[in-house]
Amino acid sequence: MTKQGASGPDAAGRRRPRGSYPKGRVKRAEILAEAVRVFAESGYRGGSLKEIADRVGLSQAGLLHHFSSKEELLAEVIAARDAEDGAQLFPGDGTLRGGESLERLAEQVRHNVTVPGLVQLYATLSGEAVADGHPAREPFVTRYRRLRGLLERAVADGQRAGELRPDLDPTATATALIAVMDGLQVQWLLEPDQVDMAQVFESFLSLLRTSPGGG
Amino acid sequence: MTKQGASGPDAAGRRRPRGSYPKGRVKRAEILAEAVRVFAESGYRGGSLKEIADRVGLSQAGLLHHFSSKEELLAEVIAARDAEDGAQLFPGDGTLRGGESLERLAEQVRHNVTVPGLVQLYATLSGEAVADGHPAREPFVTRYRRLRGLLERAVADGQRAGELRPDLDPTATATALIAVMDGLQVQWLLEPDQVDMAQVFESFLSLLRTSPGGG
DNA sequence: ATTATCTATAGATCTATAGATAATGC
DNA sequence: ATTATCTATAGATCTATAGATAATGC
Repeated sequence: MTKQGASGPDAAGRRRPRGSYPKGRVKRAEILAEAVRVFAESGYRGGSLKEIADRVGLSQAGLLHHFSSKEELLAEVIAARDAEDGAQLFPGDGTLRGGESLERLAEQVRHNVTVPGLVQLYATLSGEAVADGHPAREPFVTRYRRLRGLLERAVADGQRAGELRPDLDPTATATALIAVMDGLQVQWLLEPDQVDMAQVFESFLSLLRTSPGGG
Repeated sequence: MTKQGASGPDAAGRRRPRGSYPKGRVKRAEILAEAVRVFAESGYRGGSLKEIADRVGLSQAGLLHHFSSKEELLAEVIAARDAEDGAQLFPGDGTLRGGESLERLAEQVRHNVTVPGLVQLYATLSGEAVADGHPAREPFVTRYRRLRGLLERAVADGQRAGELRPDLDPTATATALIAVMDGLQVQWLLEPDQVDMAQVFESFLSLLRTSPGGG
């Protein structure tokens, strides 16, 4: 990422919008970070701009100088999280081998235990997003579609490599992998001490692997 | 269930509340049914009493004659659904054999495909319920705890009966079963044509079963 | 007499806009 | 000059209560 918001006079020398000042960019980032917390705690519908504004020391109208609407703020929160998680899960667009992809998933689950706030953001938003017309619906549809595609290929790869059971249906397995991850998050958020996300997910993965002797 | 709301004069002959009239009881049931739809579509926070009232042809204040607060209405919606689903899943409190319990779960998943409204109610409410202080939080904690306990026993039973792989950890497996069911619902609600809940769940179950020859 | 409704309203919110003022940078 | 904020406010909601009226049943 290069310096954001910079924009000099254009070629013809006309005055053009100057872009944001450093102070503004810092505040904007603060708002984004705080929006993650508030939307995680109360959802998009339940979270208010005033609550976010208060926490970053702005008036509600002051916040709307940085994001022109609540919906835009949500869109940016989602885009930022997608970028972050995408990079974490698939560094260098999908060059991972099959079994390696699944190992990466398990790694992600272990990581999630350390960031309950982000887990809660996903659990809360995905629940809301199933509503018709919800602004997070399309992003979630896209996200799941991509993820299923990636994991479907990963499973097929793993089968070719002899790492995964050959009788697995790649599509169904991809869907199930995502389902287990998501479902675990809800149970874990409700009773962190009763649910060992990482262990349960690992157990599930071992059901998919070829047994050491067989193959 | 016997006739609701009936209550004559007490033993000492004092006048006592008469209880609801048949008309009232009918309306109350209508409200409950419509609340399921509205909370499913918009969640508890997003769903308004006025919307529910409009749909059953009452004023918002008229609705509050039947339920004294929005929170009480939610509590009754949850209690009603729990009773219904509990009966469906565990007829005669848990007398099912191990493998039979899992078959019942699969049956439930197949059934869910026919009642998207109820599936959406759960997906939406469970997402909201992870929030601190949300009125559905406790009910969901309790529900998951009970369900895990039941399935844990079912898995152990199934292992003793030789129907399920002996290397499964009953606790982890119970948690995973619930997670798959829940996670599938979200993906299915977002793209019903892309996600075959029943098939994916069945595939998962077959991973748990002992292979025909082995055991 | 009691239940079932309604209208009206108090008291909180909430988002977004208008218009003013302060801070920053060319 | 432009960005970064603020105060004030319009216009929608929302839940819950008060108090009136209509319907029902002992």
